[in-house]
Amino acid sequence: MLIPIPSGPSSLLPKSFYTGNDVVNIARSLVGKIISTKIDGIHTSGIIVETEAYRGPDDQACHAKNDIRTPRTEVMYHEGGILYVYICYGVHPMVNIVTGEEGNPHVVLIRAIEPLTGIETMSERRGFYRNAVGLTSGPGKVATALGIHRVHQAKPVWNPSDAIVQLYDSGLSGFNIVEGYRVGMSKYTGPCAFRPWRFFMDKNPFVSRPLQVHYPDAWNAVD
DNA sequence: TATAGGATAGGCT
DNA sequence: GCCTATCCTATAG
Repeated sequence: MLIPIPSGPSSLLPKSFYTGNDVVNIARSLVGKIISTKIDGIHTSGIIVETEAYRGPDDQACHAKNDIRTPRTEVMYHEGGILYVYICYGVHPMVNIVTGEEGNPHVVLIRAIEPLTGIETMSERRGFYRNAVGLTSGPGKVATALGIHRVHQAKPVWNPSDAIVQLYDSGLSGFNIVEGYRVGMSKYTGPCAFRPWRFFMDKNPFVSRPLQVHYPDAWNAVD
């Protein structure tokens, strides 16, 4: 089940990885990278297999749509390379990586990972689960399994001396990336729901759900 | 296998 | 007051 990672040293992604490109390109290139956490001295990690780009202010699916700048969205406006953690439905934390230069509210949502290390710990954090795939096959699951919560808001992910959250190049290659509509859109999102800003590793069982081919026509219009 | 509903809280109109 | 970048369980087929 596990992806074979090429041996040899894996390299920490530098800060420039997050600031020197557009959020959509970064979301695509994060598929196949490694996200790791060291929380309470325990190391967990996984291969990123699914991401989404959120590109405010001109993206109605983004929390910073129309440049809504509030205490919640403030972190998104920071320089890229830090965490944005958001609680969805009052229950589930979601792991996002801020990208771009300061002032651009751009983030990448980590939607699914394939577990690599610390699987026992991830299982404990998640509680009982029906099968191995259910461990990290969704954004809320990913945050819980990795132990990321709102206390980690604005944490840098590129700092060699801060191992709380880090992203690495895996050296993994030979996989295909599928792109499609983002998950969880509604008619209130408007035309932005149809931007192909979701990326996932083809045929990977940890991807949260099948490719969304189209949304109902009703979503094109808001009442 | 597919679908429906509840949990749960904070942000925004 | 309504919506939300979700997850889990129960129930029906």
